[in-house]
Amino acid sequence: MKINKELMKGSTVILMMKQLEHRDMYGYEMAKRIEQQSDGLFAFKEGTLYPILHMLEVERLVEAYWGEENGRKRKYYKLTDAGRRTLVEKEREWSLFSTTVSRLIGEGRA
Amino acid sequence: MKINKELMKGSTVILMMKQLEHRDMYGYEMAKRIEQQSDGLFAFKEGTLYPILHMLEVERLVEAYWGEENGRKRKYYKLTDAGRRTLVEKEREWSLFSTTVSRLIGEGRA
DNA sequence: CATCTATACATCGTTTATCTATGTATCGTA
DNA sequence: TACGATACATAGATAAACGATGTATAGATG
Repeated sequence: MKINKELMKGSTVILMMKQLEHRDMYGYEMAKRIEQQSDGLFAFKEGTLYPILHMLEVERLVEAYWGEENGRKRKYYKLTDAGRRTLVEKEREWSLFSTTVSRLIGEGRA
Repeated sequence: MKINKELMKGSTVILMMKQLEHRDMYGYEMAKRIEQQSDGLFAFKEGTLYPILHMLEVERLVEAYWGEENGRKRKYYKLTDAGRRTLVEKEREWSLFSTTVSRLIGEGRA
């Protein structure tokens, strides 16, 4: 089943930030991991991925630094303290939102 | 807590169609009921509400008819058979989407 | 009686998240 | 050597929801 792309809006940022919770990653890696973890359900395009990372950097929620592995330049991202606080808030927001929608949908089944 | 409006995108249509599952309603009524059922969390503006209803009508997922109560004209909406099939599909879609996001967010907590 | 709020419909223009398309460049493989 | 995967980036298109605005009636409040 394919998910309506409009549903994805608003959850993309939290999914990406969550990837950075335990270790630094580069953009392409984050996208591939989300794709794997979701069994191919969520697949971000580059046109979505990189602008979000740049925006998070401008907002000081992540910091970027260049690394090199196997002769390949990679731009690693790291959550800032502000980023971690924002992530916690966004998780609470997601939880409230999803349980509320599920409840409203469930209520109809009376 | 206020919900990021971007999260709402994509779930608005299903919430509105769900209201029509058990009885016909007029637009304003649907919006107010959703607001009450969500404890004020979801509040649709008219600029959101009516264009969606018109779109659903064009797509033959709902049918509209005018009624009058207490000297007040009301436009009632009714789910078509196609609308009911679409609703079932959208419910499955929401379920898959929300459980997947929750799983990915939960996984980070390892 | 005048004014305000809630009800009830509607539409136009704006905002913005994501996508599509395009570009650069390197690595491994067939 | 040609292709696909990796890895970055951005410009323009698309489309959902919003803000603002408009019309009109009912009921409450002063």
